[in-house]
Order: sequence, then C-alpha cells, then structure tokens
Amino acid sequence: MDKKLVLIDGHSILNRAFYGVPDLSNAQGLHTNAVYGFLNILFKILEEEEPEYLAVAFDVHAPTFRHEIYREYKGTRKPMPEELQEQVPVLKEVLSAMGICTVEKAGLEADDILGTLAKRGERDGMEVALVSGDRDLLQIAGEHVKIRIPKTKGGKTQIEDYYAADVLAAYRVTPEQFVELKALMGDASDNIPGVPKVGPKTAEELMVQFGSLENIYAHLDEIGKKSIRESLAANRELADLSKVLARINTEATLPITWEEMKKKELFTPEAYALFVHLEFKNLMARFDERVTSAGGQSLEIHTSSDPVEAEKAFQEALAAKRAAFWVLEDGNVASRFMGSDPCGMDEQMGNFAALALAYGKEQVWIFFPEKSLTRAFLAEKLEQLAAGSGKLATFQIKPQYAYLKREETEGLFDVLIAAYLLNPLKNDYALEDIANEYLGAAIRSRSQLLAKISLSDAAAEQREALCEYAGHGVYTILTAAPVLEEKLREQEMEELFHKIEMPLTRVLYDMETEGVKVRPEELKAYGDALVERIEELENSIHEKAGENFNINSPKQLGEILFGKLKLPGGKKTKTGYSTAADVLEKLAPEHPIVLEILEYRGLAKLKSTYADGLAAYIGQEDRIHTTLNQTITATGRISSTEPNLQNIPMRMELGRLIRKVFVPRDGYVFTDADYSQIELRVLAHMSGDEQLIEAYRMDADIHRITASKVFHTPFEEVTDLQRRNAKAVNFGIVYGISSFGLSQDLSISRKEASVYIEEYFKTYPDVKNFLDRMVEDAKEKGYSVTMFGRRRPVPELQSGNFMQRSFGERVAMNAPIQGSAADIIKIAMIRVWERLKKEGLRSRLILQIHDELLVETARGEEETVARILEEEMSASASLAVALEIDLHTGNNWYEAK
DNA sequence: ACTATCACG
DNA sequence: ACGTACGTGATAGTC
Repeated sequence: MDKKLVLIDGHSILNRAFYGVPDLSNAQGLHTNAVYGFLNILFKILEEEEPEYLAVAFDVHAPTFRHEIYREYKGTRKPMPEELQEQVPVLKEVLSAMGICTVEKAGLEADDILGTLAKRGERDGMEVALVSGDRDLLQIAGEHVKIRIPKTKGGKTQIEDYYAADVLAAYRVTPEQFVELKALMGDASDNIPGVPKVGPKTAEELMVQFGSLENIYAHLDEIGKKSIRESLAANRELADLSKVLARINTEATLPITWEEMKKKELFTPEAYALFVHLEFKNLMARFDERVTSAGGQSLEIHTSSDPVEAEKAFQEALAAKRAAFWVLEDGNVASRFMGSDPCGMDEQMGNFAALALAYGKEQVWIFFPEKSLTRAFLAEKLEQLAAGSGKLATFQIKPQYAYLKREETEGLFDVLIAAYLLNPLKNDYALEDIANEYLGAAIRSRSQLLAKISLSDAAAEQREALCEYAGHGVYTILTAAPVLEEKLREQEMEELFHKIEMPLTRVLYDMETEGVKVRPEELKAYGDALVERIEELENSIHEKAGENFNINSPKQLGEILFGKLKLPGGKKTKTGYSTAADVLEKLAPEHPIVLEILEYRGLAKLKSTYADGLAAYIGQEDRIHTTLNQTITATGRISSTEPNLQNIPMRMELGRLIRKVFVPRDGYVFTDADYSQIELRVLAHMSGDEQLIEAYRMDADIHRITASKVFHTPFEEVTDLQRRNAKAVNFGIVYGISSFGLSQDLSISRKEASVYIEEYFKTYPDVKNFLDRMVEDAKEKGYSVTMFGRRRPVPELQSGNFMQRSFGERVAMNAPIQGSAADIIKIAMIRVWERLKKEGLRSRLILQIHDELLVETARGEEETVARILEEEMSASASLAVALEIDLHTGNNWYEAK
C-alpha cells in the first residue's frame, strides 16, 4: 500500500476552529478554544487517514485572518483577534510536544509550503491529504492529492473532500483552471485584484466556455456582454498579474525530509502535561501511556484487607510528621438517606469502597474492607490517626466525616478547599489537576481509569485501576498539601483556611446530615392544586392561539406570539424572539393571551421545580438532605444542590406558600434569623463613608434615608417612588453600578439613571472613592480581596474588550462586598454550631441562605437559640455599623420567615 | 451539551 | 460604538 502523507494548513485550521468552537479558557484565563478545535480536527483526520507522515505548515508572519462573514460583507481583511493571536504559540507548543513536524519559511506562504510538499509527495508515490479551510488550495487537488475542507456545522465537524474530479464536478473547472478562475474574479481578502466587472458567475461561465485565460483573450469578440468584453480588453495586464498572484508555488525550496515528517508517538508525557494545563479533559482520555505522580517513577502501592497490616500501617502513619487519607465512597449525602427504612451505621458505611493511606516516603496503602477488616475498624484507626499530633491531609473531607467523627479540624488539611481558595474560578478541582498545577506531576483521572463505573464496582471488578486511582490520588494529597499550605501562607489566606473554611466543612456535614423535614402529603396537594389551574390556562391559551402548541417551548411560543398573532416583538436573544417575563409584561396590554402565558409560566415553574422537584428528594423520616457546596462560587458563598434549598420561592405569595411544607420535626419549632442588609453594611464599613455610616446609626429605613439625602427631600416626605429608586441604586452599587444596568432595572432612561448615580455619589463620596479603589487595586494586583483575605482573581480587567473589561470592573466592585458578607455569615455559622454543641442543646443549624440561618429548635430551647443566633451573628464581625438581625420563629418555614 | 427561562440572596 | 447589573441551580426544550 502507498504511504500516506497528511499536510495541514496551520493558521487556516486554527482560524476555522476559533470561529467554530465556543469561547474556552483555562484557569489562567488563556483562551484555548482554537487549539482545542484544531486538535479535534487533527485527531479526526489522523483516525481516518492513519498517515505515516504528517506536517503542519505556518506562515512566518501570522497573516491577517479572514473571517468568512467579514469577507462576505466587507470584502476586506479583519485583524486577527487577540484571543486567537495568543493561541498560535500555544498550538505550536502542543504540536512540538506531540512531536509533530511544523514547517515555516520566511518569504513563503503556508499555501506554497503545502503545495510544494503535496506535489513532492505525489511524485514520490504517496497518497496525500491536504487539510485546509481555504478553497484556494483546490488548485493543488490531483488524482492522489485530496483536499480536505472541514466545516463546522452545529458543533460537529464535517469534512468535504476534493480530488481533481471533485473539483471539476463542483466548480466545472479543473484544479489547474481554478487558478485562472480566481484570477478573473479576484479575491479582495487575498489582495488579488481580478478583472473589474467579472464576478464568480461570469468567471465560471468564461472558464467553462473558453477553458483558459489565454483562450478567452484569443476569442474576446465572442463574448456577448459588451461591458465584460471591454473590461477584459482594458485589463489584460491586471488579469495576468492576478493569475501570478493566485497561483500557488509548488516548486518552492524546502530543506525538509520525509524522515523529519514521520509521525511519532503523539501521546507523550509533555503533551499530557500541556493538556492538563489547557484543561482539555476529553482529549486527555486519549492518553494510555502510564504517567505517574511519583516523579516519573511508578509508585509502589500496597493493598491489604488484613487488620494486622492495617494496624501496622496506621501506627507508622501516626509516627510520621505528615499523612494523608482518602476514603473512596459512592454517592452524596442524600443517597445515605434514600432507602425506605432508616438504616444503621453499618449499612450507611456500605458506600465505603476503599480507604487509601499515604505517609512518609512513598508509603502508600489501600485497604479494602472485608469480613476480617471492617469499615468500623478502619474508621477507628482513622480517628486515632486524626487525634495524633501530625498533620493529616485529605481531599474533600466533608463526606468523610461519616467515618471521621471528630469535631475539631485542627491538624486537618483538605487540599480541595485549599485549591479552591487559591483559585475559586475553576469549575472543578480534580486531583489530577491539583497534581499538575502544584506538583507538575501527571496522574490519570477517574474517568480515564474507571470510566463510569462506581467505586464499589471498581473495588470488585477493576481493582488494579482503582488502586492506581486511589494510590496516586492519596499520594498527590500527601505531597500537594505542603505546597498548597505554603501558597496559602504566601497569599495570606492561612487564617481564612484554618479558622473559617476547615471548621465550616464540619458544620456543613452536620447540616447536610440533619436535613430538613417536609410534609409529603402537603407537597402533593400543593402540586395538585397547581395542575388544575395549569390545565385551565393551557386550554385557554391554546384556544386563544387557535392551535395546540407547547407553551414551554420558547421557540414555539415565539412563533405564536410574534408570528401568528403579530404582536410587536422582535426583541433580543440570539436564537430568536425573547419571550422572557419582562418582554411579555410589556406586551400584556396587546393581547389577553399574554397574561395567561405569564401565569402559566409561573405555575409550571412551581410545579416542575418545586412541587415535583422537591418530592423526588424526600428521604427517610420525610427529610430532604441537600448538598452544600463549599468550592463552587467565585465570591466565597456556599451553594446548594440536589436539591437547591437556597432558592425556595419567597417573593410571590403563591410560591411562598410552598414554604409551609418545610416543617420542624415533632417537638421542635423553626428559628429563622437573617442579617438586615448585610452587604450594604459591609459597604458602609469597608468604604468608611461617614454619611452612610451615619445613616445606619440613625437606625431607620436605610432606603428612605438614602432617598431623602439623594433627592434632597425631608425624611417624612420621601415618596414611595423615591424610596424605590434609592433602593435600586443601593442594590446597583453593590452589583458594581452602571447607568445602563440601573436604567434597565428602573425602566428609566440612561441619562436619568446617571443623574441618580451622580447624586448618590455626591451623597456618599467615600463610597465612590472606595469603589474606584477596589477597581484600581484589582487592576494592579489581578484579584479582589475580602475583609478576611479571600481572593477572587479578575482576569477580565486585563481584557482589551470593552465589554469584558467593564464586567471585570463590576466584579471588582462586587466581589469584596459579596465576599466579605459570605465570610461573615460563615463565621456566624461556625460559632452558632459550636455554641449549640457546647451548651448541650438539641437544636440544630439546618440551612444557610446567604444572609439567613435556619435552626430546627427544640421546644424549650427557643429563647436560648434566639440569644445564640443574635449574639453570634451580630458579633461575627466588628464593623463600623451594627450588624442587625431579624429573627422569627414558627411552625413552618413560611411562618418563621 | 447548549439555550432560555426563572427561582433565590 | 461597544451592550450589562453581582452571585447561584433546576427544568424543559432543542440539537
């Protein structure tokens, strides 16, 4: 069989990929979408062709790229965007790491390199596949030269192939004639002038009729159209010049040999490390070669189910200065409580698949529970280890408290939490990323090693893979912990880590385990009541529309409203008309169907997300166990998932009623305490604005005071509208004020909004100074900082893009405020939790909703709990203004709020 | 897997 | 001129 050669037009494919793949970037803010897309195309081609030789050609000076759309509209060059520019060297680095030959030469365009190599390959008896996004290359097509043009269609890459015959079929000219076709019609983006008045259509006709430029000029008089004939006659030189320009040089001198272009092993450790850095998760799955965390050498992993060995290993770990453990278990909190009957500790430990232990110099053990080695025994050993004086690290400690019952977190170090604090912007904090980022080591990921099988199944069926996963994982934990600890110290987040985040892991574990009781029958009844009205509305809407359609589909709804009913729409969104609530509200007077749609939407939301959604999470004893995530948000807030209990309806009465199904257990009541405007108070404190601080000292309605000051109106005479506007400005300030945003919120002109903001800043001048300083600082340092030292990187501030930079500015204003408030309530949670324990109370903290804590309070403990909440929440930070608490009790969440 | 929408602070 | 308020998560529809 003939040898195969694949040639790739580097810049052209990178360019294609850039516009075809949605914006991606890694943790450092480096854009990666084009490189990612390029590699996808590359791998697809390699799979299909399986070539022996491979080269990628580049222009020496990055050309000005031509985006199709711009070419169409403007016919001019568009400068290469910075987001793309920065990916060129990255791609070259990746190619080099994979040992792929890149070819570039001063004075030669990539086209010429490709043409030369393609022809050379053909002469040497190779099958050539030339991959480019540029149709100019079609002139190179031949019997053994296939031009492959990738097209991205709806996320999928399809490739058009052209041998010489295909070019003839598609364009009615041979590849050789393609040059002259282009010479006639010209190409503005390539600076080929062409013949005036001759466009693609005319050029094609002429070439089909006459076959060549030469022949066209030999038979000029046979051309029917006078204007074309005259233009051709007058521009002979231009036509000839264009032909020279359009022709790709296939005889260039390139001092490169086939040997250099030989494809080598692509999946090298260097490439793997780069992919980790670029966060190309699915591409990393292609690496089969063994890469390890132990400095390239393979790690010796001991496995055992023998209690004597376990005892010995734990004793050694206890004697070591540092140790790491990792309990591998399946499922989340909720899964521990999903069965019908309340199960005992033994059964709850059933998820426990293995325990990994690492200490000293590459001592790595993995214990698999068996009859002789019980989970309870391992848990006991773990407990003893944690009670020792050494440092003990782990990854994601929260669920592991099921086996490590201690309430103190001193000496414990969760590398997940540390990695989050060091960069809260990441989507996930997998151990392989931590190994790469902080140790420069490469370990294989769970998906690579175990695909989608559960850990307990892996323990039974894929023990070897599980051992690599657990062993390298725990070794990474052991070695990364001191690195992360040092970084936390450097970045002055040690205290935040040890005093707030680590103790909080324990608090959150208890809250999750405790859960919240609901009344299933009432939830069901609530849902049934909704269905009745939903069906009524559905019928009425379909009747008014004159046809049945899916109201839940924005697409179909848009067609009905703006197409069939001809309502004045035409507003926003990329995919079509917007049917969002604010748009529909403005449309309500136009047609009675609109109000019904709005009501339908509201009810459908309550039914699907809350009535039905929550019901699916009810576990033993009618309790719902949410997962409280500590490493999700950019600002330091906690988030709640499966289910989200931080967005239970509140603002609208009908939705709010669902809170009646959240109830305390028998013999208990709810105590709900929330901070009054904590973010504004944080702003008053951090800015030190005397006026704002004074406003809070007056102990009156803050929005009314603000309105009074901003609108120069006596306090008593402030109108509701004035108060509403002042409130919106207060919110706007916290979000990182912009006149546009405020005008949108208040439905006023941007000018008016600007006036409000100006007046606000005149009233509170140091708030303005503070916000400016926050942006300035963040710009200089690259991150924002909260009162307790929490950082949030703001890479957008460096962007050349106005929109992105403006976003960065708003983030820089908001993050210190939202983040400090998050710090404060976290401190309060820890203290409330500790007091409840210390005072031997039966009451439990069960939920946090950003500025609010919900305590399931034992009857008889109401006053004590109220006092604890009041005291700890107001004392959790010492601000220039008081931290006020609103506190209520009730027999359900509706009453207590 | 992505988009639109909407629930909360 | 650019076109957005800050931070989340769940659902349904669409591709």
